[in-house]
Amino acid sequence: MGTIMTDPSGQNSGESLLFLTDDQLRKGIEAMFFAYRGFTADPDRILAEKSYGRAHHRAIHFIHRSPGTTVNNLLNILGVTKQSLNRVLRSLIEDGLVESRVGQKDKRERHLYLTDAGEALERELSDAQRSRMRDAYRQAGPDAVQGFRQVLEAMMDRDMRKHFLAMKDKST
Amino acid sequence: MGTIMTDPSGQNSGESLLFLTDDQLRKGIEAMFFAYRGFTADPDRILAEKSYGRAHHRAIHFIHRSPGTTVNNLLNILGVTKQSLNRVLRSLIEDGLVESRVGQKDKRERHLYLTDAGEALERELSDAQRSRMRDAYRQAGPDAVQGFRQVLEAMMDRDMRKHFLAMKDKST
DNA sequence: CTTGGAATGTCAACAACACTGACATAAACA
DNA sequence: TGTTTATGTCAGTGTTGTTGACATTCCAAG
Repeated sequence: MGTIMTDPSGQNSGESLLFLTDDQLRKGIEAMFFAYRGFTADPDRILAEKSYGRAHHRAIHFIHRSPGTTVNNLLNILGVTKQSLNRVLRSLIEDGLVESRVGQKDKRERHLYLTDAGEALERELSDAQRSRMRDAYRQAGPDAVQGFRQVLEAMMDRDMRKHFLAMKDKST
Repeated sequence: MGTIMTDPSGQNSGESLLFLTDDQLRKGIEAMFFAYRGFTADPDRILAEKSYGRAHHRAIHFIHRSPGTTVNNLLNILGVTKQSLNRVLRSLIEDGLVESRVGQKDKRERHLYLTDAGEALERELSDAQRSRMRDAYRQAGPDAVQGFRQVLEAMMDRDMRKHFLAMKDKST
């Protein structure tokens, strides 16, 4: 199951679909696995020093990206339960990295903001992560980067792609 | 140190380095985050039914890829502690998905193999994961796939890239 | 042959992060 | 007024990771 070979004459139906062989796909799968480890390695080291984890990083990242976002919105983006997110947010608020303000229009909502300390940690984390991404982009070049983004976008679930594309996008 | 600037005429090196702006890098970071969720979503659903987790999937995947691999080799690839891996392996062995054979040359080593049941689960998991990967590859096209792989490879840690490239590579 | 170290396995304790289920509160809405 | 929505919290559970300690087996060097 899963071979794309449809041309019994060999020669792979004239046009090259070699990039869709099971072997190529397996390489792609392992590339995702190993690359994701690299992708998280630098922030993980910083977070470990401060006894935070990836969940804190994700919350900080998306609050930074969308200041004033609500808890519910964050839940949708992160795809975890409110109990799980709440544990993380509570510690970030207690530590003075995140501020939670009651909504003006709808007083049930809590709007989340990074404090100065929160912004500082965000910068430290994203500097590390961007640095690795920048090096990878430089090595691969602009055309490769475009392909990288295309494949990743096609790999997302529909809802996640929606969140991804909904980002404020100052360039591109 | 790593600049791709080749055009001394200035002008942002003539060629556009726009793909290295912080905004572009942030997009790449979020693309990795959202795409990885999609990447693991299908196997996760299958694993949840069988009350296994991603750690089991990873072990099964790499034992399938390299039948007869030793525990120590697996530890290096997976980057976890032996205690953590051992817990996973023990359950897989108990459930009859993995077989552990004492080494012939060196009897301290355990060589790991998937049983028929193990191979069956591996196929179920990797079919699901390959299917998503294949769709993404098809949508993006061969050139994009090449860029995708280039960027991912550049993103890995040195050791991980070593493991990645050490794979038996039947095509490309 | 003895000993040191490597490879492996196991026990215990712990922490991060996810889950479910249940319940509480306040505010918006119909 | 009654229902739904947004949020928070408590309790319990499971997976996956960690450290530290200790035992076993066995290769290899002295």
